[in-house]
Amino acid sequence: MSSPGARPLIQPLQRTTADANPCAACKVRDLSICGAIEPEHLGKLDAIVMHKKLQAGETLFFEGDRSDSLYILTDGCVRLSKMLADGRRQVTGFLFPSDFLGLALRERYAYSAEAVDAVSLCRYPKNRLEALLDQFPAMERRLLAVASNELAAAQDQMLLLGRKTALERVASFIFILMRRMQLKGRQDVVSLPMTRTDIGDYLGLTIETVSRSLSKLKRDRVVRFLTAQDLQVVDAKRLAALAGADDDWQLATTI
Amino acid sequence: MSSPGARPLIQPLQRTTADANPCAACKVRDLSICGAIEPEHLGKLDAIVMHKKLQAGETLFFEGDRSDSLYILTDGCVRLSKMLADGRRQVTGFLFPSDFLGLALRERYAYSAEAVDAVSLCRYPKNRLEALLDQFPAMERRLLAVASNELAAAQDQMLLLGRKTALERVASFIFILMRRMQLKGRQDVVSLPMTRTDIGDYLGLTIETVSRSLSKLKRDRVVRFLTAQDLQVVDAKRLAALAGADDDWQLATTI
DNA sequence: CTGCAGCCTTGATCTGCGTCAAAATGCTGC
DNA sequence: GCAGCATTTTGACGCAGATCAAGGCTGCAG
Repeated sequence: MSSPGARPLIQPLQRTTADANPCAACKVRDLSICGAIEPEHLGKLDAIVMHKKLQAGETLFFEGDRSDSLYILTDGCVRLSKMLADGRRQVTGFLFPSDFLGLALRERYAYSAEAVDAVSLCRYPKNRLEALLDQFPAMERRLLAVASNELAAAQDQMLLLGRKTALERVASFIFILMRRMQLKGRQDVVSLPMTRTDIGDYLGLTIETVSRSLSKLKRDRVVRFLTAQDLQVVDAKRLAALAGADDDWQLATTI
Repeated sequence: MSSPGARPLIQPLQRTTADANPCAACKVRDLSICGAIEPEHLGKLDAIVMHKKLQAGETLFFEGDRSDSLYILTDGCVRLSKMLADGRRQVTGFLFPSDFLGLALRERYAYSAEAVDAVSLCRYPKNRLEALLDQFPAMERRLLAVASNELAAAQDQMLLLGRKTALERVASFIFILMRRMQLKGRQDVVSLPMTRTDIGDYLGLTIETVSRSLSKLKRDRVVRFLTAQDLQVVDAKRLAALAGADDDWQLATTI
């Protein structure tokens, strides 16, 4: 289903004049947990960070690997997934820039992480980051807030998987992506960097059902396809209704 | 589907000689986040705790209620659930003694919490507990660990809801309960205090399908019913295989 | 340009689980 | 004990979505 790909090597941080203090210049800092650290202390983060790049399809880590690192995604899209012994796969989430990854303060990763497209990450050794957490309680509090939000999102996903119809699931998926894009400025254009197989494995459907549902949304003029990977939401209200979204979904949400 | 029930009043802590320092005597303390506080500081927890009891069917809080409290379950079983506008319900979890509840450091609860049977809880006002977290970083670290475990459990549940068959879902459910009971001594007897409707809404199935799957497990001599609510696991190995559990499921897990 | 290889879409058919219905079982109060 | 009610189990049938099977589209190599 998914190609394992070679395990890439860590690329050590390249220190040049352009990025002598890269964290300070980072475009996702305010959105992510690093935002909890005051600018004058960012050097301590820089000191332990390593940068890593993956090509589409490459694996960051496998389910069951010993978890020794935490990551922040700075560019691209990452797919998290779990597998059953016979190959059935569940994608448990898609990550986008500013998302946090590896928040298992556990022994091993509970899921695999793979690059959907070209991906850049900041990598922090777990033990050294934990030492920083002791120094910066605000960062730990932020981490708890992130975990809390992820837990709420996981519960939404359970509702989707347990009780929504195929059309509602696909509508919910587009709706969630739309809201994420809105947070970053884009109004109504949603890009789907992942394949239909990925979407199906995320929504508990087959690719055929995903495709048919997308076609129905297109026929009903809820969305419009620009390319197979990019679509425009034409009728956001109807999309929200299909997704079973709360009434106050228009209110901006923050991390 | 579920009866809302009257919102019970908070019962103020009764200070008697028998429980002058109840937290110290609490039977779930070691299992829960309170275990992170040294005995000599337990008084500070006692100072802000309120005890609460609910009868079967009563509601602790509703999805969307302003979240001003955190709870630790000391006795009984609590059901967490989310609803769609038309009444479809997803049970997102069942809680048992020592479980933590309300770990939304968010504005509002993302789910409703109802008593499955007679329930006792410790209630902590959110702002006062947060003040304690500042004093006891170990407690905050423990909270993060709890959140991390819940996140992993949520991902397991996504795999179940998205990719497992009805029989596998029911087997997984019994298997998970069995492991929880094992942590507390019981070997192979599992009690199901919740109704078939609750189980169905947890597993994304109807009560009829739950019942049929249980009957099949019984026919195949995987489990044996003592009463409709209590069953004995006869063939744990086959149960684990059906549940799609990892090979190392026999290893004890701790909080 | 042409040919090939991956995806994606669409159609036809099948099936696991939902729905509808009714009987069995258990629980409570008398 | 027995009546009355709620819950669970079992059976018959239907349907949403899976499976099986063609095409169609897009991008890349030559």
